[in-house]
Amino acid sequence: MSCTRIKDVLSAIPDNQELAVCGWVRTRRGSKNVSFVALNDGSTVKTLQIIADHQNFEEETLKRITTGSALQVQGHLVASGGSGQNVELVARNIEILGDADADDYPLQPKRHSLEFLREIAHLRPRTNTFSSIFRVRHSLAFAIHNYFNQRGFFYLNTPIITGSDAEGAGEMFAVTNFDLKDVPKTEDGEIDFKQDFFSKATNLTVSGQLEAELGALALSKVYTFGPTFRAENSNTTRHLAEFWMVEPEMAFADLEDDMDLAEDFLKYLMTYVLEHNNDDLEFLENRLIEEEKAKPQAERSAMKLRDKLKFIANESFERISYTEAFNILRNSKPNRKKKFQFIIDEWGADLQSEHERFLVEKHFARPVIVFDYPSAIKAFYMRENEDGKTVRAMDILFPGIGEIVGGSQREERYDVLKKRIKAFGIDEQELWWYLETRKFGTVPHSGFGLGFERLVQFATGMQNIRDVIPFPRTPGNAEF
RNA sequence: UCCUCCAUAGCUCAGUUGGUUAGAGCACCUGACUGUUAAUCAGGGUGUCCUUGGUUCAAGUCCAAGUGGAGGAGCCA
Repeated sequence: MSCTRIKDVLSAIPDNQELAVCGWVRTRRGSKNVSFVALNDGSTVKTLQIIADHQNFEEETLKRITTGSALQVQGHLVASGGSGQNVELVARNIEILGDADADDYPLQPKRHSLEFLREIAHLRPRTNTFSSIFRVRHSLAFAIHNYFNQRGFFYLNTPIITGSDAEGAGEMFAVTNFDLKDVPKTEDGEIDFKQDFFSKATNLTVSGQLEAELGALALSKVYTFGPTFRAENSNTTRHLAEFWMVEPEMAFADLEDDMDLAEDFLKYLMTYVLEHNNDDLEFLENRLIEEEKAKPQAERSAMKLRDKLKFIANESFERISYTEAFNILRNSKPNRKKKFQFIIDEWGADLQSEHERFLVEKHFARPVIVFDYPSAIKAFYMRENEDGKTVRAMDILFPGIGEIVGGSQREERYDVLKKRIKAFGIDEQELWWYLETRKFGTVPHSGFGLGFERLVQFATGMQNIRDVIPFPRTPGNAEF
């Protein structure tokens, strides 16, 4: 079955040439003499118009061309006789590959709510909105590999099943092949993990970072790009139980290098989708404009989607220390007027969503990198500063999304790291391998984690993270 | 996990201070018409008003619990 991609057909010069296309019917218009079929194969958001002269086709065939049905159409490509498209395919032969009963097929040529489409996640890729999102998602994934490959980073696959409980990034999903109705117990009644598949308790990974560090301390520059799991009972527009994370790690690099990399990386990704997915972004942009028409003026976005992406690509990010951010927030109007739910008062408190939003959306009106956080609110592996109270951590805050990147310079000094592990109450036996990299040829190194779905959210303008991954996993939901 | 809001036709939604037979657009069916653009025009209503219990002469409407969904918070990417 050889079909020309509709994306290629639409950009071809019409010369009455014979060709075949395959796809799914979006709509059929017309009646007695001629039918107009809008066919889409997912290669582009646009549809190809098929002309079916009723003289040439059985009524039975025409009746089966319904919204959602799958066709192979052979015909010749001509300049369109109507306005609205440049080319159209005059059908010579139409084969119905798969019927879609009009009474049962849930997708209509009309606007559906995103909530409804979430309930039919097996069919939603057939909508313009979701096919656009998934094409943009693909482009971003491809661009990530491209970016790192061009800069000498090696793609490292870190384990999805992990035996260490020390990553400290949240609740984990247990991995076991025990018969859950009859779990082996030790003499004192505890679960006997010695009898489990890996002879120890294992979980799904919450981060590939610690292993990525091992890779960087041999290959100099590596990155991971894989699924990550959190068993948190989070019900928000920006959390998933299963999500994808990108984690570059560089040896011989300090926090400055880390921030430079992250900023350059994000700019590259925005530029890449602007260049490669213009049709999809245009569609999503118009979709957002339509959606926002229902909102009051004050709640509408200041910038159109593509302008927002261009802004990220072209404007430098603001870089401020936690202490500077703290001072700005403490002296800010909403803080003095007690408009914040959490009043900024004492140095050392973690920044809340409302504070991050104030910095990014109101005060600087651009992405903000906050660095040198109080050590008490950050992870054990982050490098301690000379002041003894802050660590070399950095978060990149994006408008509408919040934290899109979290990174740090890693603590490379064996004694300091050991002290911090102890202070965090972690069993150092569990991290013996991690500690050994600091014992043998340790070097300064840095890295960060980028939430892939949050990136896709930003690039597509989608507000709910469940709409930028094909099959979302959230508390109480693992259908499809 | 906490707070708030929502649940009416296949979909999107309206339904007044509780009051007779439950409403619209789209989809669908029938017909007309047409190089149409989510085609148009005429006709056709397809329903466990989320579930259970309660208040009342009377509940889609009020109350309680449950279920499902959404938004915000926390956790974080």
